[in-house]
Amino acid sequence: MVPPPGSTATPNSARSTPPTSAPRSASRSAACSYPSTAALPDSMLHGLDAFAERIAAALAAALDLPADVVRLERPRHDEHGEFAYPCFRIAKERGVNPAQMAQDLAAGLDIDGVGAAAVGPFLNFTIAGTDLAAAVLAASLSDSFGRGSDGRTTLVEYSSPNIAKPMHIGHLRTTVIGAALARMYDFLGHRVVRINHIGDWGSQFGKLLAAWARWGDDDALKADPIGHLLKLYVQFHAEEEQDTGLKDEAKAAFRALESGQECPERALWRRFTELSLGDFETIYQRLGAHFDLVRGESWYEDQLEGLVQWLDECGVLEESDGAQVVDLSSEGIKTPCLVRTGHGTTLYATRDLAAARSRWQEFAFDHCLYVVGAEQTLHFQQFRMVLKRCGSDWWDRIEHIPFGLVRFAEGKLSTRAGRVLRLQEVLDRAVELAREIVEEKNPEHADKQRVAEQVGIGAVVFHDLKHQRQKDVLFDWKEVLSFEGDTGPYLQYTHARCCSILRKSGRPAPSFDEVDSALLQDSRELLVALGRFPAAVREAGDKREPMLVAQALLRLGASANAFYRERRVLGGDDPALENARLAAIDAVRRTLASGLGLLGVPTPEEM
RNA sequence: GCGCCCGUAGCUCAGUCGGAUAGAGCGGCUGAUUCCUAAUCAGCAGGUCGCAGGUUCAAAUCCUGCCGGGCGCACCA
Repeated sequence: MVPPPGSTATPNSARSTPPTSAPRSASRSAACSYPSTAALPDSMLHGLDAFAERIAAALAAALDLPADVVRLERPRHDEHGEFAYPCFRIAKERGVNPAQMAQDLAAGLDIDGVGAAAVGPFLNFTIAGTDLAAAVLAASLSDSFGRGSDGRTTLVEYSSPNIAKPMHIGHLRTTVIGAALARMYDFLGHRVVRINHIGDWGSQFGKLLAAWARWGDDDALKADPIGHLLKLYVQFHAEEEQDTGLKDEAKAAFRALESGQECPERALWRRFTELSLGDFETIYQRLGAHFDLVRGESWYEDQLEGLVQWLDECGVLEESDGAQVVDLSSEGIKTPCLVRTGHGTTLYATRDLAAARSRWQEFAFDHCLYVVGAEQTLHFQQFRMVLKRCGSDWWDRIEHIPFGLVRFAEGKLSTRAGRVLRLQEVLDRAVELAREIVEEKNPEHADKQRVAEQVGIGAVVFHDLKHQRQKDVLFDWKEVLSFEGDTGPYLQYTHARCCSILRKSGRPAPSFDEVDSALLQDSRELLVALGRFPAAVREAGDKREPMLVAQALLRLGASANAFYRERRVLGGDDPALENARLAAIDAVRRTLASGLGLLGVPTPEEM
C-alpha cells in the first residue's frame, strides 16, 4: 500500500508545520438555501427532494418564472411546514402586496401531496402525512438513499504529513476532513482520487541527516523511529545557533541528497521514509483513511527542471535578487511566487506546480482539492495564479480547502521545541476512556476492546467534523473525550439501539412493500430528519463542508431517540404498527450507518 | 505597516446567496427507568448576536469605521 521511497511522498507535510489555523478567501460555489434539484437525474431524487422539486415547479409555473430561480427556504419552526417561499421580493418587483400575493398563490396552487398556506407574506408548504411517510420510507430503505451519479473527476489531497515527525493533533483535521470529503464525493458519484502528498523532501532532511550523523542511535531508532527522529530534529534546532558547523553539515547533506546519486545520505533518507510511512499507516487504519496515491514531494524531483523551463517558455519567469520568481501583481497579489532560490534550489511552490501539472496530465480533473491549513492560503493563491498567468485553462479547478488551527488553552505547541501532542496519544486516551465506560455500562459485551476502539475513535473524529471547517478549534480534553450530548458516541449509541431492536424482533426488517407507511404519520419529525439527509450530503459536497452531514445526523439522532422512547416498537398488539415502526427503525439504522460511514465514524451494532 | 480569517447563552458551537418568535450540546436547576441499552428522554433558567454608523419592506447575516483575538506577508515547508 505504501510505495517505496523515491516514488512516495507529496507535499502536504510541508503543508503542516505546527497546528494550523486561519482560512483563505477563494470562496466556493455556494448552494442555495435548499439546493436546487432541477438539474439532478431522477436517481438522485430522494427523501424530500422530490417534494421540493414539485413545489418549485408549481411555483415557477404560477409565477411564470424559470424553475431554477425559485428558491425554497427551510422554515425555522415546524409549524411552518417543510418548505417556505417568502414573497417579498417577487411582490415588490411586481408592485403587489406580498401578503396578498402569498394568499393568491396559496389559493391557486394545487400540488400533489403538498399543502400550501399563506402566513402573512410567507407561503408555507406542508407535505401531507401519508405522502411524507411513504416517500421518505421508500427512499430511506433503499441502498442508494442519498447517492448520486455525478461523474466528475475529483482529486482530494489530504493528510500529507512530514517524514520523520510524528502526526500531531493538527494532522487530525486534514486527515479527517479530507477523508470525509473524498467519501462524500465518491458517494455522490464522482470519480475520486485520494492523494497523500508526503513531505519527504527539502532542506529539513539535510538537518535531520546532519543530526543523525552526530547523535543517531540505531537501537533507539528501532525502538521508536518517529520518537527518535523527532528528538534529533529538536536537538538540531537547540544547537544550531551555537554551532555553525552543524548548519554547514546540514547543507552538505542535503546537497548530497539532491544530487540524485546513490549515496549513504540517500540510503538513510530512504530508511527514515519507510519507517515514517509505517508509522503513519497505523494511524490511517485507525482513522479509516486510505489513499489511491501516496506520492512524496521527492516523486516530482525529476520534473522540477521541466517545470521551471515551462514557466520560462510561458514568459512569466523573472529574476529578482538572484532568485527566479513569477510576478503576480497583475493578479492582485503583491508577493511574487518564488520558484528557485539564489542558490539554485527549488521550493515548496515549485514542487506544487510540478505536482499540479503532473496531475492534470494524468487525470484531466474537474476539481483538484487541497485540504490544507488556512495559514497556507497565500501559498495556494500564488500557486493558482502562476498557473493562470501561464495561460492554463484549468487553474481555477484547483481549490484550497482551508481549515482552522487547533488551539490549546495552555499555549502553543511547537514541533521544533519538541512540544507536540501526538495524534496517537489522543486516540489512545479516547479509547482508554471508552473502554472504562463500556466496562461499566455493558460488562456483558462480547468484544469490549473492539467497541472501545470504535467509540473512542468515533468521538475524536466526530468532534472534529461537527465544527465548521475554517474556524479555529479549541482543543479541550473534556470536550474531545465527551460521549454524551451532541457527540459521535451518541449517534453510535442510537445506531446500536436500532440494531438492538431489529435484532430482538427476531426476523428480517420488513421491506417497504410489507409496510403500511401511513401508520407512521405521527412521527413527522423523524421522517423529516430522514428525508433531509440526501440534501445535506449534496450541500456538504458543494460547500466542501462535512459539518453539514454531522448536523443532519444529530437532528436524526435526536428525533430517533425521542421516537423509540415515546413509542414501543416491539410487542404491541398491532402487528401492522410494529411492522411500520420496525421499518422506520431500519431506515434510521441505515441512514446513520451511511452518514457516519461518510464521516469516518465506526458504527458498532452493540455498545 | 499591508492582507486574510474569526468575535452569537457561563462554556463549546449551529443559524440556509438578508426573511417569520436567534437554536443545540455542556454546565446549573426540575422531573422520567415494572417496558426494545438512562452513552437516553421531557422541562426550566440563561443572549444589548464585539461596538458605532449605513443600505433595505426586512440585518446575527450585506457595506464602512473602530475594538478584541488569530494567521500570513519571496530565497522554510
